[in-house]
Amino acid sequence: MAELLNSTDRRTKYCGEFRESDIGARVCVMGWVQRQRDLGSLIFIDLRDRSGIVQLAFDEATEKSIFDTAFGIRAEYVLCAKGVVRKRSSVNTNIPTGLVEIAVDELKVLSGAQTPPFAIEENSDVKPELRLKHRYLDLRRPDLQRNLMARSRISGIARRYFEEQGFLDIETPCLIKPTPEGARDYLVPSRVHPGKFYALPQSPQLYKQLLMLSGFDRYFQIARCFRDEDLRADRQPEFTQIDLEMSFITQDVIIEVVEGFLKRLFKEFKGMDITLPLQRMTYAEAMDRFGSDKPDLRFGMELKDLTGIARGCSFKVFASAVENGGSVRGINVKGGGKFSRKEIDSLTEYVKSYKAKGLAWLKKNNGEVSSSYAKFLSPEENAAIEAALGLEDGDLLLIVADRSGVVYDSLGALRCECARRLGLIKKGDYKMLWITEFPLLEYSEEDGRYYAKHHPFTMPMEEDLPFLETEPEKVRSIAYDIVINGTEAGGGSIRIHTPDIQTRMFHALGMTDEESQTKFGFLLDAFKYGTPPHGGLAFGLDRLVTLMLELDDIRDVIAFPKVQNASELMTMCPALPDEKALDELSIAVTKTED
RNA sequence: GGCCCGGUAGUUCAGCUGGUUAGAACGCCAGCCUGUCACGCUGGAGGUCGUCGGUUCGAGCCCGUCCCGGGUCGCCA
Repeated sequence: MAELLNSTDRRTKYCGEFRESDIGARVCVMGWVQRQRDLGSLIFIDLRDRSGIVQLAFDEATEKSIFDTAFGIRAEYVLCAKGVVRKRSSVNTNIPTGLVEIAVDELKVLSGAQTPPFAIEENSDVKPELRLKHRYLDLRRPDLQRNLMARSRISGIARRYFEEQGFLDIETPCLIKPTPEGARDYLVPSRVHPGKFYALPQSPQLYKQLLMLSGFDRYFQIARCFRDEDLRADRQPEFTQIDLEMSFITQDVIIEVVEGFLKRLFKEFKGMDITLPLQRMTYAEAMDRFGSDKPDLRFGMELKDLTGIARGCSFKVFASAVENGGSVRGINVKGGGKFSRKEIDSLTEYVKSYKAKGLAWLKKNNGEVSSSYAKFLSPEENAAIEAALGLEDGDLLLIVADRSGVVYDSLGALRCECARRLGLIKKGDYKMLWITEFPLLEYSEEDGRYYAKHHPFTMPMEEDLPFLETEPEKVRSIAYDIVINGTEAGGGSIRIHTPDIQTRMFHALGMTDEESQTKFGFLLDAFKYGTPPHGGLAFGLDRLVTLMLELDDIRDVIAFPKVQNASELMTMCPALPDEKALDELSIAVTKTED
């Protein structure tokens, strides 16, 4: 059935490109059969490629053998068809090619096809596991085709912009030294080094810093990165960063360059003009006002501190939270007064997943006030809370009293959840800002030591440097995140470029000189040979594309994504290698899944 | 690792309080049809109810186990 193409079989245009101006032209098209409609002595075939659909027509004027071939054609057959473009006798206004059709006079079936396990069409409502098992079919769907074409355009815009700005595209290795800090590495064994492993990079971090040291003062790379951590709707174990680094600069320069990229991206991709400079907000302010270091500014409901009112008040839950060093904060959900008791209960359940022990609430609807806590407080205390939160009719006040970390986490998440429930998030709305002055370190109760919040090469703010040994938790860093609609789209920092500060940083992380020499000796050595001040940033390309397309699932912008347990359903990887391969790598498997 | 949701025809789903032969729509197959475009009409095929075990006279339904998928918390320098 299938015949090879010959030299005259050259595609004239993509299917979706035919217009009235093509009428009369003799053309050749290639593509997949979307649908065959057999009306008896008249057959129509919708032929599809990544540009769209064009209708092929077969009628009484069609040679019998061709008509018979068309009769047997089924969905997803691959065709080469030649014929003359003509006006349709009845038009289809739903598709761009709907005014014309191709009267076919030559037809080759290049490939037959089994009936696919699910329909190849936009918005097909099919279980994710089935889609992913047959990802090559899923990728034929117009929405995924558009997503991947958009991704290609976006990475192209990035490439052109950074090249114009004098950045050099330099590749860094994928087989690198395992890193002791941070996310879990994927390890790679090697035949020639029994018992030793490479790691796949979590980011090109150290190499790009070394490139600065070598004098490539503007570097960028669209780099694949790997983290062996659990997945989320916005997180894959392998992902792509638009990674950049610059020398002889300050934070302001990096922010300016990156803002230029965002302006270009929104203009070229969305036709939107964004106003520069973007808003900047310190980490401390973001936490205080939004309970999050990636606040979504598309809606209000800012956190208000009620700790002062709650201190020593007659409601034990509030008072004891303050006594124990925690805080009491609340948000005002405008229009939340209409929430039912059941809905409020589900919000209570929601904050419990963030470790909050409960949710105090008060709602006012048509002058009628009901509350879970008001009866325990004096009229003055109630009035103070209502004034602090600006209570008006129709509002719902939600208050959490707990350790401050819990208060921030739960209220920060709650304001987003309420915004979703109230439909406050408008399509096409983009609110972006910089978050600056992140804490340098984070204390882990579990491990009894400090960890770098960003990474161990982040420069502390100069005025905080004296506290690095005495009050490490107070030290802020020259680190910055670009936040778009509540998503961390990218982040970066000015790096440490002197061995003495780097050594002090390693000490703060609880590393001995010996340890830091073993782990990062090459970096400390390198710094001794003349290092320019430098810093950079990395965008999550997958997240950026997801944001630009206003999608929810990062997998919709990745051709071959992995599922929640980090396996890939099409090829069923990871998989156990055969004995011979393991033996050659000197690896003995001590535990398997099955 | 914790919590929550889901798994019934190729697909999306319905399936009552546990009760005879598990249904619908779309898809598929066959026939008819000259302007369809989600073509229409007629007929047909298609099921280990995720797995294993338990309770019961009787299980798609109840209980337990495991597997698979999704969301989320932890985790993600």
